[in-house]
Amino acid sequence: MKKILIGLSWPYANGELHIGHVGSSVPADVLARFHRQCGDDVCFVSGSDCYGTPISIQAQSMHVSPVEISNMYHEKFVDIFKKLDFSFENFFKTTDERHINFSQNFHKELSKTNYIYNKKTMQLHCNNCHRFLPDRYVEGLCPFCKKPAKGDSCEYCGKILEAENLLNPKCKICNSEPVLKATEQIYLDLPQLQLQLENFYDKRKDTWSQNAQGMTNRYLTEGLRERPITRNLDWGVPLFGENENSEKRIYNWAENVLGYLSGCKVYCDNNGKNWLDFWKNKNAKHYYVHAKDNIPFHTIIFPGLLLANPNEYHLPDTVLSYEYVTMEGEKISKSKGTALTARELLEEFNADFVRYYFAKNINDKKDTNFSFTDFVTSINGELINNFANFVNRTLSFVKNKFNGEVKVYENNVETMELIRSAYEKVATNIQQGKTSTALKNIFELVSYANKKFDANAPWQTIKTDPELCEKQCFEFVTIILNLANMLLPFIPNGACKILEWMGDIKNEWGVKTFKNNVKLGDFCPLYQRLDMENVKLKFKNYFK
RNA sequence: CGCGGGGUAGAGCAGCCAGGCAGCUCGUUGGGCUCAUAACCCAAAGGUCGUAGGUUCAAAUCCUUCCCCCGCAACCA
Repeated sequence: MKKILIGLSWPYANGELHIGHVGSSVPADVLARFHRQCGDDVCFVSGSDCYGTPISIQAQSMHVSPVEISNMYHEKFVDIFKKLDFSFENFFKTTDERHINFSQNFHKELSKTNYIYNKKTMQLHCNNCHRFLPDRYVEGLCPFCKKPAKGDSCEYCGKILEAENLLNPKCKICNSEPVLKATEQIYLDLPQLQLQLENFYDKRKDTWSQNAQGMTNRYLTEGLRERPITRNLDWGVPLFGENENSEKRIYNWAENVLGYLSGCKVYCDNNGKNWLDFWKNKNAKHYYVHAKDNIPFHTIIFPGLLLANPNEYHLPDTVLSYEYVTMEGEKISKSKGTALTARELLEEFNADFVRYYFAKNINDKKDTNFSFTDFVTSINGELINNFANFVNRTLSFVKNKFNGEVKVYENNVETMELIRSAYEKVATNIQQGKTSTALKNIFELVSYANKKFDANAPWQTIKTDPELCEKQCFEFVTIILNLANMLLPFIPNGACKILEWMGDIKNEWGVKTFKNNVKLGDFCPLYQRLDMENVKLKFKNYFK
């Protein structure tokens, strides 16, 4: 039994989850369910990232406290992940007292090392809003092309900018002119960790997705830069010790990733387990799953924090970074009205459909384009016509001709070998985050089954040779048993139903055979087909 | 010349790292079957693999040019 930690990146609690979040998250739950089926001790952990300027500003404009805003979105996240059949050991939040304590302790330990130092910097401050401004909250004119630009970069000439160099800088919140003010921050000495991180990268990169390798390699090649781990914020994890009451907070990125540890610890504490079996165990395996924008945080900064901390915690093993989801060809954007939320999708569709669609399409090479036409044809054509209909045609046949009972026969060698090799391929692909290829492996078996059903024509053999017909049926129900078992990580709802109909509730990964005569329970068509016109009507706002 | 990824049949994609008959799913057309949710099976049509050049007996694949799309650019989290 292996200790498996699966860390899904923490969604930021200032907006609803959209299809992009869902797309890059589904493979994490597939992994978690797969490893549990293998008998491993799994800790699947994520949570709501609750701190930072955007939440603080949103709270101000809505005249509520930041904790209310973040709690509201946290509740929404919990609800959506439940509807998606996600199987977290712990879905936590960074405002939890136990996370705050853990992060403070972690940084207290860090502060005793020589990877940490104080440094004075100048930062733009808005005297009207009484806060230091993140670069993206400063707007002005680009010093190079004189066109409107934000503090981090100019979208016209493409130059990277320093916020303090903008002409006519304005605070994005109140439109008054910010001033440069001296401040002191605590820095993490990433350049000093460069060699250790290169070593870490070389050792582990082969199990990472391609985009994670490429981007990390680039950061390392360019040379790492120091990064501040504190900010002057009113909304964040307070510092520890003598700095506890200062206006500084632990900067968001130096604290939210520690949620993988704090969230795991809380789960273990609540379940009589030792969290260090996950975090100080060379044989443990850690997966991190997220969208591509999270790559440097999981391949440079988080491992950097872990290396700098004297506890020698387990470093990330497999990093799975997925490309973005676009909506009918356009970038997901609230202002463009292309931010289809997970809630909207799950109000209309079975969670299995959503999980299937994204597991089938998300990848590490290029953006996945979500379109309703594609969604409907993919669900109807593949999941229902091929798979669900094979189940239904077989079970209906057995029910009508054999009263729902089939004797045990010797297993067909060729078929069993195909099933065995499918398990092997699917397992490999799931562990590499290639859910799309894994599903392809499974559906090759579905296609084999449908072909064989036609070739055998049991509706003929039932008349000419009932014994042979029953033998054929036994083979088909055996295939279904294994298909359902293999699909359990992907479409837990439907797969679970099928296993129940077949009287099998043990969810072990690997070839399954019937030991006793098969007695089918009551069953029905697994899913209802989707109606394109109906979908068009329901989601007409998303059609151009 | 900032960095990375992508451009393959009407649509969505695999193949490229390791050169060897251009493939898969959906759609279209024709046929078959009647167990099944208008589902399933067989067959056919449909592509100068973004562009231009190079290496090679052989290039979607390796090298170079240019064009187009997307992402990143460390203070979005």
